[in-house]
Amino acid sequence: MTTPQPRQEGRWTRRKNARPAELLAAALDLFVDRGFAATRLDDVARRAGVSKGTLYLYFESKEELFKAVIRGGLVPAIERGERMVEGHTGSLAELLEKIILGWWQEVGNSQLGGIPKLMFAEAKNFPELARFYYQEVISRGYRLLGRVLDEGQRRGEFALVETDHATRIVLAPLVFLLLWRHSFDVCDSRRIDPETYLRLHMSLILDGLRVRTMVPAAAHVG
Amino acid sequence: MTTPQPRQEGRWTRRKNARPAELLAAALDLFVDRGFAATRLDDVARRAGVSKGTLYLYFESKEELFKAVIRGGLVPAIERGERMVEGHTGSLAELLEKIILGWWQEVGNSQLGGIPKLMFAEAKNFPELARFYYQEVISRGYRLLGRVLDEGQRRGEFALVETDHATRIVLAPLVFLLLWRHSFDVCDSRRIDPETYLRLHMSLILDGLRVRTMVPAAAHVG
Amino acid sequence: MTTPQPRQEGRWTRRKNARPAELLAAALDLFVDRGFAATRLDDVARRAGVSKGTLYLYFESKEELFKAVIRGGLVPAIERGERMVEGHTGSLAELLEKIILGWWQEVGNSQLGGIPKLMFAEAKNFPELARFYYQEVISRGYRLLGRVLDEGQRRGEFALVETDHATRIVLAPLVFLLLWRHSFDVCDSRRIDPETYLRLHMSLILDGLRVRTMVPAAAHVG
Amino acid sequence: MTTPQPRQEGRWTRRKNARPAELLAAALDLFVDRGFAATRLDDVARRAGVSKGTLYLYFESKEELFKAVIRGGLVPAIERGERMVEGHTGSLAELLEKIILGWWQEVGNSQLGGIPKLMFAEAKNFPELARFYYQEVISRGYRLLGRVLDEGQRRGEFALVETDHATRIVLAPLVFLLLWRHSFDVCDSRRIDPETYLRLHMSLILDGLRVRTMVPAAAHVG
DNA sequence: GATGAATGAGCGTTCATTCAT
DNA sequence: GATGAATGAACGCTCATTCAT
Repeated sequence: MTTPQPRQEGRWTRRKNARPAELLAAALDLFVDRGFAATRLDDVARRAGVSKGTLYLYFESKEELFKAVIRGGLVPAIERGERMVEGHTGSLAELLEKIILGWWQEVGNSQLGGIPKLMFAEAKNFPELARFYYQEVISRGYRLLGRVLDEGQRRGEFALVETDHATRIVLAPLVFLLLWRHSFDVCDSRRIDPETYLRLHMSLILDGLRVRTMVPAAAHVG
Repeated sequence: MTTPQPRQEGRWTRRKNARPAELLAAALDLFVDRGFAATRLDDVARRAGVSKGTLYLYFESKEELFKAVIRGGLVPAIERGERMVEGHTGSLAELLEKIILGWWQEVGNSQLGGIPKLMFAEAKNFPELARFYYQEVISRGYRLLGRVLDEGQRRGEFALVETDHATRIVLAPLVFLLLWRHSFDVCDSRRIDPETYLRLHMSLILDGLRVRTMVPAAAHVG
Repeated sequence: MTTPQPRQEGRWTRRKNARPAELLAAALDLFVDRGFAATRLDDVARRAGVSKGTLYLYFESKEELFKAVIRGGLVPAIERGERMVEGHTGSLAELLEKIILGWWQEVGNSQLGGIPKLMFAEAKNFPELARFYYQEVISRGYRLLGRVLDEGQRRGEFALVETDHATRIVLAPLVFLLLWRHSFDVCDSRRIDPETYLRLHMSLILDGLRVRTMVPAAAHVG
Repeated sequence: MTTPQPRQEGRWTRRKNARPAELLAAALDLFVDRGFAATRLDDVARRAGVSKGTLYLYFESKEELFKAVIRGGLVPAIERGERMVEGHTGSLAELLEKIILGWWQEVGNSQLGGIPKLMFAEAKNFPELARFYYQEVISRGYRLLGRVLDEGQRRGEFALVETDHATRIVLAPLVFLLLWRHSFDVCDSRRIDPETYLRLHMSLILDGLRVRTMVPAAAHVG
């Protein structure tokens, strides 16, 4: 205390600034792994290498910590998707594929993939948080996808569909895959292979969307 | 009350016989509203108008209560689906439609529709419950759907697809709809209309599945 | 109710009179096996083949049931011992042996052997019950044994000892054996063989009591 | 308080260091008074002047708290006995006396004396506790005593006896004395005087054990 | 700023006791 | 007399939150 500690002080300062990020990373890990209620702040603190009391220096409560975790999670990924759409040249089917597979690589297959499950699980208990997540992530994702579908219809590449519902149907199997992998996957004897699953989904959905010159073998919609 | 009750059908007896159903109804309400972990047995009891101890006359534990809710709610729905498949005559596309819309009427649009979200949310923290649900509901549901797809392929009505993945893709938008309605639906300015959504899903998926005699207008990504 | 039931009524009456004894037998079994607190009245009732409520027709409370069990258990055995002492002719050492081995046969090795452990365990929590047991069983047992020792000393067969303490020392290994068999016996790799144990006890105690004409090899009490 | 405390030895730190001992003391009091099952952790906490939750900062469970009481109380006494045996020079009869009287001073006559009764009472319902106590206390105590008897026989000071049973007979009156003092002693009009009782026990048992050059006056049951 | 000991409300579960039938 | 459904107080244990240091 009386002697100068040049090295320690340097490290200390760095730690001090890095603290919130470290806490959020630890919290993300545990929230994703166990859910909100089952995550103990003791464990979050231990994983971040601080004491439990320290958490309260940075976050007012467990709920606020949770909110902070969510806020920092998915928005950047959405933004990359938006840039991908804006810069695209080529068929819309190609773009749809790029988006879906890219989303899988960046979000689905990473730590972030646990967040959507978390949000579905807790949305009802944290309405304010749900609203935030809906505005910052969900609605932007749908808007992004909607633009692709709209443009495809405008160009005549896709059949005419009700865009709002179609985007949800396109996304549903992706969301479902995420939820599955963070819930029942361990119980499942016939594990889903994500690559195969996603390719099949794209194949089916593009068949459904694509404009055809000939009617299929059996007419469905009279 | 107006009809005579010849054999000890007093008020007390009627209560006794009605109890389990009352308890299950109260439990379903609260489980769906708050999730498994967050539901207090005290609240379940109070909602059913009994004391907490009474719950334990009928159910061994909270988990058993939950299982009973599943057994009384979703399992019968699955069984009706199985009978529907066995007794069906006609095209498989028709059957698929009947199953999907019937499921929506019976499960999705009722109180029971909250269960799947709950299960996704809690599966990791209650593995015994997840195993139970997987065996009694999920795997049976997929087997049921798989039989329809297999038969469709055998008859040449459907294109050849990998059944295990296809069933999941068929179901994903249904499950997604449920999850949505029990989570972000309240945030959504562009509310999903279930009927429209389901019709679109079926239309797209059947287009994807149906065997075609001519190639579509655009080749599937060179 | 309107028709006469001669056979059933006969059985009923017999049952009715036998009830208290059946309940006490069931309670003894369970109290001895599990102790007072750990015995559930549900189990007592089930073992006796009646409903839980019926217990309360015969006994005011769990404590009263417990007292009734004790009252019926050991007093007759004490009385047999008293008659044995009164009718005895022969050496006092012989009598002491007869009493000890007889007690082992009748009490220690039977169901009743569990009662002393029970009483030691619960005496402090049920002072009134302890007083009852002390007066009806313990003090009579000691008086009985004291008479034997006194007579032995009077006749010059036994060394002069302080009778009150000696009786306790004579009985201690018997009581200890009982307690042991109802507690740690299952943990013990070197099981006590009751016969050997009791013979050794008698041998040692009789050696200690018996009047000697010669001093032992090493003097103990200067 | 009067002496300076150079390094963070504030009141709080002193409390922190003293806590476990305070908790163990409170637990010992209540366990001895009421038994294991009947002791409420709430009461233990209140007696130690802390909240219930605090107990769990120091002890994992009620059983662990109990084990800690044993470890801190009886195990050290056993260890002192073992050192006494190892360091002893002189006759074995002397050693036996020292052990018995020392045990009475340290264990029997203190708060710790209530533990054995408690263990006999609860052994069957808490097998894990019984196993622990048997291994840490009972078997070590018997081994200690067995060594004394064996050595006495080897040296020719004691008669040849079956050691396992003899140790139990030697200890039985000591254990009995403890049980008595914590159960029926309050009912007893002829209170046992521990000193007299123990001296008589030792006298009798040493007479029984000691090798004699002459046969006693009366043959052991003709 | 950081700590971690301490709290206390609350949970799932049990069971002696009651009482309408 | 007999039943067994119902009660409710209590227990062991947990954990988000606080605060003296």
